[in-house]
Amino acid sequence: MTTIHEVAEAAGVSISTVSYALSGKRPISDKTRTRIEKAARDLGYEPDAGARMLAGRRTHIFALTEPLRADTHAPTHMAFVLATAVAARRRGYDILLLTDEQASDGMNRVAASNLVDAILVLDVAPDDERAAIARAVRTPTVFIGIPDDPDGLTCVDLDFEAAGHLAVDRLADAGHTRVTLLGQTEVSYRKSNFPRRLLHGVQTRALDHGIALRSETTGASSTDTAAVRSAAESALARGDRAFIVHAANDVHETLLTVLDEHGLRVGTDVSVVSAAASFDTSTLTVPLDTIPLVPQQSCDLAVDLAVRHLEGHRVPAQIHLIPPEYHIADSVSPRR
Amino acid sequence: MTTIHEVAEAAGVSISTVSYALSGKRPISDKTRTRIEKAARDLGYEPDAGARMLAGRRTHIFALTEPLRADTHAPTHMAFVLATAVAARRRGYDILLLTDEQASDGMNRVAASNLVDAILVLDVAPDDERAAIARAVRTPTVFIGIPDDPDGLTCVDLDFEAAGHLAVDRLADAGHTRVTLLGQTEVSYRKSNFPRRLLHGVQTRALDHGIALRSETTGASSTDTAAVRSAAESALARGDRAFIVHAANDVHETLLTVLDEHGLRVGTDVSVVSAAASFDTSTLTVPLDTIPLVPQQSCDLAVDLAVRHLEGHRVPAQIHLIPPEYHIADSVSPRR
DNA sequence: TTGTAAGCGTTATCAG
DNA sequence: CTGATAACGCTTACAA
Repeated sequence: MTTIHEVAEAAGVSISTVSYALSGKRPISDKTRTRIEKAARDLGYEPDAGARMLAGRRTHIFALTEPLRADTHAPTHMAFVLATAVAARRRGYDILLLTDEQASDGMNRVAASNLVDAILVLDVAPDDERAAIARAVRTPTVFIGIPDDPDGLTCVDLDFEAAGHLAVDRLADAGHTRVTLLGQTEVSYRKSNFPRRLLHGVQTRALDHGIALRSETTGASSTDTAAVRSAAESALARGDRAFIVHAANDVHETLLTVLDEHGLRVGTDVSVVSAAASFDTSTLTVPLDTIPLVPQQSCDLAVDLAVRHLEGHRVPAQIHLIPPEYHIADSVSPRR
Repeated sequence: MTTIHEVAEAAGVSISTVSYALSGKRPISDKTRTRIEKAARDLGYEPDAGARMLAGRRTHIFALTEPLRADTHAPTHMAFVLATAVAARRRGYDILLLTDEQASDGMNRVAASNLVDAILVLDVAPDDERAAIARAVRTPTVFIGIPDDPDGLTCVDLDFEAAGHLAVDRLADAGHTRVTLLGQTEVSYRKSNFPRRLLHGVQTRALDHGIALRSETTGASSTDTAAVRSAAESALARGDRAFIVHAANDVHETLLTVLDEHGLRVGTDVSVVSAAASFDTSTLTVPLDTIPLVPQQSCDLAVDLAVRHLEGHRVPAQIHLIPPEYHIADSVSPRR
């Protein structure tokens, strides 16, 4: 194992010079620095993690708590984990995983043992118990998602309410007066927060526009095609020709299938907007207007806030909402 | 921050006594031990991670490398990650995530910096570049999955070949002479190893039994229902009444739908065996005979091997295959 | 059964 | 611009 001493000796300098040269925390003459860097590279030197933690009081590790519940949508979840890992790594941090049981105990443990520099919270529930823990520990914590009581917490999330507004506005512009919202699964509206926020945004804006809104939750299981079909069928039966879809890939496909069966062409006879989808809607049978949920945006911001906090900048304990973007794919019928 | 010194003072003993009492690495009289434990609990003491690493030369962290490719089946993957995390935690280890790009560089980095005690490798590809790295670093490494050249590596996996045998044997016993294997996606057979192993097991055993085997890959996308339908339809058309399914949830459902449409009752008119499914097949429309792939088994064993290695026991660098189990649900027609 | 003390490999604070 | 050197908090021989 190569130590800083060996690098120092090889470069003919003291260990402190090596440390400073490599961390850049104080000016080192160009020629000695390059000499040190060469020695370090040649010897394959990598600072010992434990020693660095102890002396530097910085671990370069972030904890990521994720209570993998049975009802979490795996692909979306994976996208968030990946985005977080990439963002963290880019700033020089590794990700330590804290799952379910450990989510709460784990937070306390890693905080008490100084195992991590900051904690990132994923898959936030309305009554999330991790909120209380975040307030108690002194390890900086950033929520990706928003609990019911975000008081004193630093939170990051897409502005789902604004996303709802955008979707309704667009449909209203196109002259629609009747809209169906094809939402998330039943359980999501209880166990999560964001579906409600989108729903609320849609509702208030529908009211503003005098739009008749009907919102349907998709069945218990995500593979429950029948529930989606019947929701779509009855929407069409009552004359709705505008849909906002806030659901997984397959729900979109099922809706498009039903519309096709009825001989309705998307963008002409009927309008469809996909709201807060975390998958690529351009691969759907019919490309849809989309207000995407980009995990990378939330995760980048969350990591950035954590890093800024660690660098001593003031990070307000408040909700940081990411403004939604509307991507056009001509799936909304022009004003009639 | 509570240190070991404060605990020692509170308990009226020396710090080494505290250390030994808490680690159990040498006998401490009952009354002083309980006194120490109480003090530690009262003060909320948790050993400093960095100090522990440095002094003990053990980090209590395992790295988990997972090259989250676009074609990885998210739910299955999540099950493996969760199972690994739980198994590791139970042995006192945390999981550090190493994703894609970092998979290779990350392995070298965490090994060189002594950030982890061992490395667990997930989602193993046939020509996995992590095999070479595992051989090079001195950090013990366990593969969950098997690369083409497992020489010198410690690997753990379900015995997919034996699973193939079991499935065919059962169908042969029931008197079937024509079998269709509904396999994984096209790409899986190139990017992964296990589908081929199951296929091979099925093929050799079919040959032994004189069974006419037809194997079909399911379409490129996992949502490609059409491909599954047509595969099932043509199997029925050529008279096959026995199916082995090695695929995701929805492929099973599609097959069952097609069989139902043809008025064929599973377990009577037609036989279906699910092989190496990592989801709960009991929630399918029709429960199926299943040879399950239990992530927990592989992950428990992998963690166990890593821990044993760290404890100084000899761990053979070889393939550790987990024998498959056959779960009956009466979806195979009795001998005719 | 318990205490003493020597590291572990960095970082950061002094000097120079 | 560079060098000594004192922490950092714990583990673990070595003593008692």
